[in-house]
Amino acid sequence: MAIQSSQEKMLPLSEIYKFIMDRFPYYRENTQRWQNSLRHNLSFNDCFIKIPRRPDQPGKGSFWALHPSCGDMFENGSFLRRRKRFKVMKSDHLAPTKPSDAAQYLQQQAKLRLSALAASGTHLPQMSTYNLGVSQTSSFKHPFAIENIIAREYKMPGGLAFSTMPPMSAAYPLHNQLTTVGSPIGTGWHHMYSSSMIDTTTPISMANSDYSVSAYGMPIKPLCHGGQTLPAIPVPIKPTPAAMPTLPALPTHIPAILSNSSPSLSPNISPNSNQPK
DNA sequence: AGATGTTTATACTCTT
DNA sequence: AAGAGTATAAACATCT
Repeated sequence: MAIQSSQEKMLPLSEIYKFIMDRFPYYRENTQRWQNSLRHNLSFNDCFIKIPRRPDQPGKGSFWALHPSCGDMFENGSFLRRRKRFKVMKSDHLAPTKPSDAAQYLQQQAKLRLSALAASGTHLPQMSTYNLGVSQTSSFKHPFAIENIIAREYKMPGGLAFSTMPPMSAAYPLHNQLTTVGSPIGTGWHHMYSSSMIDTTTPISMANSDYSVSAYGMPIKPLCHGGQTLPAIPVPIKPTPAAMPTLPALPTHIPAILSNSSPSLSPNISPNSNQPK
């Protein structure tokens, strides 16, 4: 999410930290734990590539970006769980496969984007997939799409609000406001941020005209969204085909953590206690 | 020194 | 049940 929301589609580690903490109050605590986890994931997963800083980009650490070929990794716009592990394949010829190639490629593309920006004197529209919800043909966003999830101040249906977020694997705040988000223009993340979220340190452009061009400068399938041009209709991780064109039903399997009895939802969890998952 | 990056390990959830 | 995916911890190396 953080990487895709950035203009150059790559971010240094510190910016990724910042992005997460800005948007998810839960992650303002226990930073050592999840930041270690984040670093682990960036290193371990092939879908993340490291881009060395150029000499004119001083600073600590490298930039992190998404591998150009990771486009099919997530199902229909949901960032909650990957459909499959992204693994760099030799046969994948649609985009650079070696991390070094991909990194170089991204650097070039980032340069191009910035050049275009400078030349036009205008904002290059963000094409980030997750952050807009704008270039959508439908105003509906599935309640379990990440943008909906974080846009609700973590309010539970029964009025139970929690200012924290359960661990990454369990971030499923339940809500029932299916009609309040995601109107096509001027809403999406921007709307949600300005109305619901706490920090808006990184206002996200809602422009959508750049959508047909990928971050890598080619009109290929957008990153990480299963080949769709954004979650036109975000669906559950496990979509029910019949329900897709219309209002999808809630997932048949509501994670157990949604039940009020689950300790995972309690904001009073001791930060240091090892909660059973 | 502290931040960043890599690797290994373990335990858990989810999908097939 | 097995395998994949995820979260976390920890040790260690490298870089700024």
